[in-house]
Amino acid sequence: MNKPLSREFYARDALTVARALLGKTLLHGETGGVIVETEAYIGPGDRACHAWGGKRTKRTEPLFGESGYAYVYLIYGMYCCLNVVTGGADEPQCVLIRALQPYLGLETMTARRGGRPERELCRGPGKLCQALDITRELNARDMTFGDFLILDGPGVPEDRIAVSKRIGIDYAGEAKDYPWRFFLKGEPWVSR
DNA sequence: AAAATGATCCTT
DNA sequence: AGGATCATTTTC
Repeated sequence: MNKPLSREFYARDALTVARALLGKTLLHGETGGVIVETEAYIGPGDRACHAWGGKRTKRTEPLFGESGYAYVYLIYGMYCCLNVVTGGADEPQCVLIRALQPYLGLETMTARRGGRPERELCRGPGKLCQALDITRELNARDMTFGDFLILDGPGVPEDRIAVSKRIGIDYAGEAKDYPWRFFLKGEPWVSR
């Protein structure tokens, strides 16, 4: 039960994995938390996905590899976002980790986040990367073993999962309204 | 070579 | 509501 999630877990479509990741524990070194919010980016047909239209560049390269690897990129010149690659090789899709319930290494994470209150430590994709010290050095890293991974755990009952549009993708035309964001109902740790 | 663009966060 | 800040991508 307390093992890293396997390659097989990730080798499914992004929508399935996005739901299944809720309630699992993301770890990096001595810090970590329980995943409470995710978004699916399902591949070439998804206008909000970095691999929209099959766009394959140096940055998006990890998306085209095997599942279970990290895709970490810099956004707005200041913050990192963490995704896990899903699906099969040459199926460029992924799940964005958007929020955690802080759990392990609270003092360390608080320090990295400038002394902000616990509720604000991991409440957003850029914040959680800051709290867990997830940088581009971890891009393309295999997350099925080592000190940067997601632990298995009991699933979350269907009725605790809420669904909404994805956030911050107004440029994506019709895709901006697709209900591909998943989060745990009533959790204070979920982003705005 | 230069310009545009962000899957964000923080402060007014 | 606006500014920070810069790697990556696109355009000239």
